Amino acid sequence: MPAFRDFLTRHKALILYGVFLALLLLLLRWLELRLLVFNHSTEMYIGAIAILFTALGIWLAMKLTRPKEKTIIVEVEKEVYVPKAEFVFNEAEFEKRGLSRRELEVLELMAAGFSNQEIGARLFISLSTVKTHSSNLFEKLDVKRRTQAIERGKKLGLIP
Amino acid sequence: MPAFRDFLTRHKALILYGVFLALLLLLLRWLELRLLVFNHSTEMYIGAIAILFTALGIWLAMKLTRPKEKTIIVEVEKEVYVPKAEFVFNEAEFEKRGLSRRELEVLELMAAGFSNQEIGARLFISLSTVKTHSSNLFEKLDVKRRTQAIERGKKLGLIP
DNA sequence: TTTGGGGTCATACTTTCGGCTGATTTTGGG
DNA sequence: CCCAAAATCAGCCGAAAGTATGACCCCAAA
Repeated sequence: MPAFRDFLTRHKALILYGVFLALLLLLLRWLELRLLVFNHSTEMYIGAIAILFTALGIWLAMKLTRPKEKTIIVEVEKEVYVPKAEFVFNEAEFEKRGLSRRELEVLELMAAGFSNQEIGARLFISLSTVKTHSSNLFEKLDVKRRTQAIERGKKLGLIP
Repeated sequence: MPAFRDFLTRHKALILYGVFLALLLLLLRWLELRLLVFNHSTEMYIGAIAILFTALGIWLAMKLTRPKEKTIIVEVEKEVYVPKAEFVFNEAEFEKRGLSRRELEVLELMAAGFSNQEIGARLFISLSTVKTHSSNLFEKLDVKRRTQAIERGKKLGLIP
């Protein structure tokens, strides 16, 4: 029973079309028995039927074929300027300045925007130690503050 | 002449339908003169016409109804690598962040390694004012300290 | 064994920075 | 002329950064 109802729902349009056609044929048979139609204009009659069923066909097409939505994806390129990722560590300057590995690490994190406390946490050392390395770093780079150290470090190719 | 051609192209389906109908009517008139059709099965004949024109209607519907088009615009970021030496000021980001000219000036001098006092001297303003601009700058760049501001500023293309 | 380099840590102190509050003046657009 | 935004300035205070001093540890080379 549910299967039959499902069938009805699905093919509603087709069933309606069949019923309509059957009714029309019955009407036609009735008129034929009356002998009214064929005494006048056959072309007009046929033409009316043709147009009527064309309209039916159009209606049927609308029902059967869901108009597919065509999705057009337009990609618009937005240019984003990115500095070249070609950082080449300047080993020569590193040697020349006599920086230690630890000092370079501190400089890198400094440039990344971390506070001394945060640097300590990341390198698993105390704030005291960060300050010591920092102080030594400034001396070797001949600067007075971290912003200068960062600027000098980038210029010398020690940090990206 | 071009307008007529345009008309033909646009209403191609409708014109075809009209021609087809006219031809059918002519055929029917010819058969009527032969008195062949009405001696057999009228219902079969009418039924055939009905189905034929239904098919025509369906075809017409397919032609007349254009499938809806939905346009989606997708912005694709295209990374353009520029040599490091070619700093391109990111005007868009500047506008977006709502920085003021003065704030940008302070950021530039910050990145160059100057202290607030020194920045004040260079811009002919007081230490107080530098601090104010600095504070506003941090807010707009969503950072907590100058090293972060510098880092963010470089990333966003606000400073070289 | 001694020496030098690098790393770690603490403490005390000074300087600079950053947040907050409030006020006034200047500038540019409607 | 009016108004909002930008710029300027001051004062106070705690946080963070920077300086100076000293101590201890480890390791390799002389």
